[in-house]
Amino acid sequence: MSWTDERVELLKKMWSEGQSASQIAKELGGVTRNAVIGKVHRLGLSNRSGAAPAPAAAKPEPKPAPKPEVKPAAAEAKPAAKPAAAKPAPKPAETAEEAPAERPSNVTPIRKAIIPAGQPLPPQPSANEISPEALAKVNEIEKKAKKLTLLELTERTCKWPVGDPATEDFWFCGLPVQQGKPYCEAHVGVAFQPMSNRRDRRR
DNA sequence: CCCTGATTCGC
DNA sequence: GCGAATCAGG
Repeated sequence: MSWTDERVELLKKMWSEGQSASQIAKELGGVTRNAVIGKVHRLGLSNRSGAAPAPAAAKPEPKPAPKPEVKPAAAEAKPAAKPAAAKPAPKPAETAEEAPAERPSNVTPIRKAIIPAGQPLPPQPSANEISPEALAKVNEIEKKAKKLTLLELTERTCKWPVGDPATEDFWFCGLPVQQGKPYCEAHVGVAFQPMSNRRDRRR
């Protein structure tokens, strides 16, 4: 495939619309996102200022942030300045990587209204203190949840259970998971709590 | 380990 | 000019 006028135009259009390089490549066909990006640069429109920065409906990575773009023009202002130091420091402390144990699939449906013993319910924030912010987020996204069944879960679907396993009203969130984690962003927010103020832990 | 764009460099 | 490989970031 080559960059015909038509293809270039479509590229320009989609790029200015804020479509990602991979999306454009998919649409064009016969090219990779690398090819698209390369072309974009050669066309000199890497700075998405074609026209309308119309935020596409499904644009996961809005990038409206201004881009100062320091040019190497007057870079000799500070002769003795430190050149690099780009790595301030990673996060002070990675929060505890402890997920609520995944619930086995063999949930035995007892009578409804009876909670199966030994089956930790979906981490209900009842007693625990979770940021109301995160909770609101969860309530919000649970409306959009895919409501998957156990069998529909994949490595990339949020495995957060919703509802009572003993009833029909039970499903898994199913939204795209956050990288690594077993849950979507919202559920990660309530799942990975830095361990509440449990004072001592003798053993 | 899914994605994003940016850059390099042999072709 | 092209784009795979690679880099840097979320």
